[in-house]
Amino acid sequence: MLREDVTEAIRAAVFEELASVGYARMSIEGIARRAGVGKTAVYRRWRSKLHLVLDLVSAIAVQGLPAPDTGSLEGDLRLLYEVTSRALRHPVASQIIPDLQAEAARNPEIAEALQKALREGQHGVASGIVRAAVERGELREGTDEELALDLVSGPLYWRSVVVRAELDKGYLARLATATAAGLRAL
Amino acid sequence: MLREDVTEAIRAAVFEELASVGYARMSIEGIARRAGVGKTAVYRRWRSKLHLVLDLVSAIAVQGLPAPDTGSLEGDLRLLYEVTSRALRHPVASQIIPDLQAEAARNPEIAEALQKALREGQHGVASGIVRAAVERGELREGTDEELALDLVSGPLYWRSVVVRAELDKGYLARLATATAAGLRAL
DNA sequence: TCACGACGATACGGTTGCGTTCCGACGTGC
DNA sequence: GCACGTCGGAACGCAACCGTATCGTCGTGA
Repeated sequence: MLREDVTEAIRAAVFEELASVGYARMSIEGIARRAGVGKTAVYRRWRSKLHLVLDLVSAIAVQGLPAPDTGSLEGDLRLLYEVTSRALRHPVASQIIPDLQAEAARNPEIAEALQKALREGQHGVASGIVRAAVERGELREGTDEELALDLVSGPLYWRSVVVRAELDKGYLARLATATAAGLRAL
Repeated sequence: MLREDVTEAIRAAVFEELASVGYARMSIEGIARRAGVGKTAVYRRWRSKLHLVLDLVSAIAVQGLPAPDTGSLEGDLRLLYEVTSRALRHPVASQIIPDLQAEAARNPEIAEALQKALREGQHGVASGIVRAAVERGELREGTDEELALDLVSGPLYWRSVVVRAELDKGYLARLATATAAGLRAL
């Protein structure tokens, strides 16, 4: 029987390695070293670096996010942005996400795992918000959902991850207002 | 005197290596191999992989983009999106950009170079569009420019680079319409 | 014509990680 | 109290690069 505490130490080490050196530079030896564990323990659980990471990403994907339901489009967006921006503020997340995202451009398996996580996370929640707004009559019946999701998720990602500028007080509220206005124009 | 054709071959090889294996995995040996050149030729020009990449990124940053001026906010956005999406469609760009972006989270020098390229590229153009719209009276006087830039650039980046979904006919036009509406709400 | 310098090629010792194998120690279940 | 399987640690041969040095070749400018 594999020891669970060892497994957990390895998982934690992978996250740390992923954040500090990235997927490409990450090595099994480095993971074992950081976890205070023999290489054997790692190989006994996962066949390779790829399997290890895919496993972790899938595990996260399963979690899913809570769906906001404030009764208004703008309120829902505001809540979604609060949660998302808090998650993206964690250094671990903000380092790992773009790293894996870049890696996905080269590795179809990672791409698929990330897509799944995205679909069950951000994408799913945003989709729920938009549909609720349509049912409520806040958005038109024929609203282009794909475009709507891009309008909802794009700006915050751009600012947090690409531009990496800080979000001053009130930014999220104004973003929610502007986004809701854009959605109503669809 | 360093031979210019050799220099150019190295530059091209770097782009290809960057696209196919990424910054982290890229090696001087690999670059020289791909360029059909001795390692000596590379080291004679650049001290390291980092200097090489910084040099290339700066070179791109200098170029700058042409500023659209169609006379209307929506028209300008439309044109900007056409140009941007065409650029992002190139596999080389769509592989290299997220890769360097991820690397920037770890390396301040790369981050700075990318920020500069961003400022003189996408950011600058978008900024010009927004300001022109304000002068024209299409947008309010006190428009929050930072937020405006996120609204302009975020959605297309999200869709092209993160979600990696294709842009069907008419998408860019609808995106421009929705974005203009969002901006007017600021 | 001659000297200089960049060229590609090759080799150097050193480092790192690969994936595997063997070890003795420990702990748990029977 | 015994057997089994996991544990960390160490070593294996192999491969890739590092950055440097040293070749003989070739093209160009003085």
